[in-house]
Amino acid sequence: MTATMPTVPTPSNATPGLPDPSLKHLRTVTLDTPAHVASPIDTPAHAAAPIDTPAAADPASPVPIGNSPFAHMRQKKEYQTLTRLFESFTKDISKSEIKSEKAESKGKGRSRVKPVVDPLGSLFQGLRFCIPPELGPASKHDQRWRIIASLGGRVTLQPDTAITHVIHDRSSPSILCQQLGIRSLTDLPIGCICVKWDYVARCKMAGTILPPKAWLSFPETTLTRQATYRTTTAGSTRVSDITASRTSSINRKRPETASDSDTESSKRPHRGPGLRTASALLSRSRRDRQMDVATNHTLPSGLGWEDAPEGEADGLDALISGVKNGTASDDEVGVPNRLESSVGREANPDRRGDLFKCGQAHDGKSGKGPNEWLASKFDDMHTMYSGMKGKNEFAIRQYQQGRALNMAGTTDPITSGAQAMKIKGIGQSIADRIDEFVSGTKGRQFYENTEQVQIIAQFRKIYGVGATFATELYKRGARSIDDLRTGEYGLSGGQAIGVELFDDLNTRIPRAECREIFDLIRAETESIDKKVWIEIMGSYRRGQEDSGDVDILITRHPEDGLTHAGVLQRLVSGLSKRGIITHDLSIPHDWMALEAKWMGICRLPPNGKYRRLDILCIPFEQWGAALIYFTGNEIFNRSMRLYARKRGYSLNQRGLSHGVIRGKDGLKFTEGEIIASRTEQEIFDVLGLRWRHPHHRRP
DNA sequence: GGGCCAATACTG
DNA sequence: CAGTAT
DNA sequence: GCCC
Repeated sequence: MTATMPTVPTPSNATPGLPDPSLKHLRTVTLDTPAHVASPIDTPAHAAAPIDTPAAADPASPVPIGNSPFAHMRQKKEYQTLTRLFESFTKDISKSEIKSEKAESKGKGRSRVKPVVDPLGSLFQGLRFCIPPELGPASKHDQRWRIIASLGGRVTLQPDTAITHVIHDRSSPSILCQQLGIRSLTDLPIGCICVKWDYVARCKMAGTILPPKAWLSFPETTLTRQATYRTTTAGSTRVSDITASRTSSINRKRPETASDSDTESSKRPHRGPGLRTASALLSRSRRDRQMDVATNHTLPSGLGWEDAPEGEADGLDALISGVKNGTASDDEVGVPNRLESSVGREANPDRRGDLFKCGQAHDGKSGKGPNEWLASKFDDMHTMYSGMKGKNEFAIRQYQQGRALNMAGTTDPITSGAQAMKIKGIGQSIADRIDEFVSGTKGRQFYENTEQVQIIAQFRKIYGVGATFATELYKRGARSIDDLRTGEYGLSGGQAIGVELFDDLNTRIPRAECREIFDLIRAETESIDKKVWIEIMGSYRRGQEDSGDVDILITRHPEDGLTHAGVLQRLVSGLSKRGIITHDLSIPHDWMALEAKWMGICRLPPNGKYRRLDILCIPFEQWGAALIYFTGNEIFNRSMRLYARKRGYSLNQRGLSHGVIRGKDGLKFTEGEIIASRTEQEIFDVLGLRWRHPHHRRP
């Protein structure tokens, strides 16, 4: 994460950064030093001849130089002292956590390794304090860290997207920024507040989380990040939100990785004085940017994770929600997902959502916005239309925009179509539908959602059945999935499997099960070749609670002249033998190719549900592009490609190309040449976009 | 009115 | 090639 | 269907 920390111990083989399953009991331990960042993985270093990208050349593009919170510390000695101290601190913490976990599991009382560190204190549970390093007695720091830890809080030396508080006593934004290694306080995550140490002390004394107002580091007005203060002082503070929600998410620990923070807030034009020369800093930051992040297996929770930091919207955000023109100038204006409605938040038609039990979890997406009910109605409409043949595909897609009604940032309940039209992507037609929904009158959805439509929509859920064949089936007289089991409808192999396993395949896969499946496959893969990189992709990598399928990506560093060619075949046959893979849906053209795809069905032995499984092999140089591609989500990918195209690039599964020339019909005239593909970071950089944590790659 | 992401793989 | 999939 |  940060440039100046000790080298990240990256395993040199397998997939670096993935927790060793055998260390299960350790996985919950949180260590906040960069040395223990959950999973940064080295990327193809051999191919790392730094391409001189436009991003680096163009002064308007961000030049991440890494946030070194130690940049201001001129004395190397002090830096070392502090980091050493912090490491020993985190070690103590983890020890005491393990201890206490054991104690708890044995049913014995609480035990303490060190009296000063009582992780069972819960006052600050879920809070994360950034204490920027300062010159001066290290003992003071140590003391503060332990106090926070004793109250159940987390401590970091450097800012990340998950911090909730920054401790700062000097009332100087510029000094603080320097200490944090950020450009402005705007770079801090939404909802993070800067408070004086005294605030912590007072909270401890009071035994409760106090309103921070009296202990803010800066007067509210001085702040560049207005939102910070607004959200924290007005109405319910985020802090109290955490406090309130604590019970519900009690066993979801904060993820230890904040490895996205460096990249997310690293747009920084200035180069602070530091231990290194500017050029050293730069090259170091380049190295940082060569890092990628493996999947976080710990679910995100807490501040900074629930929502993408909106303050850091870039051109891509604009595209994501609007699919609009992403020119640099209208980027800032172009992110008004938030309604500036003045409508009161009392009586809204959402109430009826309860009657329809729409709020209930069915797809794992918690409807946290105020418009979940409406949004789900548009999900329905989208499903409905996507089964219909002859409808304009793009028109259908627009209904997905209904999701925008409930996106983060849309804070007010929508009570009318006119109100919703302020959101980009919502036009007259959608607005009319909204009015129909909120008024309860029978509208298009009511009349068009006939039995036929519903049945066809049902057929469409069968793997291998699209709108065309679903319609055909209906025409032939089929009315239910069971009808199709009679075998008189001429199903293809894949479709037959889709029908046979219909129920299982249409059941979401809990995250834990994805993980188990992945662990099995990874173990099998490593028994074939320990040096293969294997990663789980898709919605799992985006941090979702459940997934529709399991996507696995495989490659191998060719440093020793070997490749992963042939691994796929051995893998699939091995897993088949073990009964983990049960069906093939499609097999690769060439099993020995570096680029190969297998699709099929697997299950956890002996009697797990049947699950869709995709295993993809890709050439090593394409790792980054493939990560982006297979991580998605779909909207994100579309947006990013559109964005790339508008700047004269072309992005696909294999890489980012420059110099692609298209005819009017959109057909490629020339292939262009791939200029970035090894790491995600590279690709984002060339496009001048901040790298996004997978968890934030959703609309 | 034209464009809306991209490119390829497999099945039958 | 059309359809479906990624 | 929506946005230029």
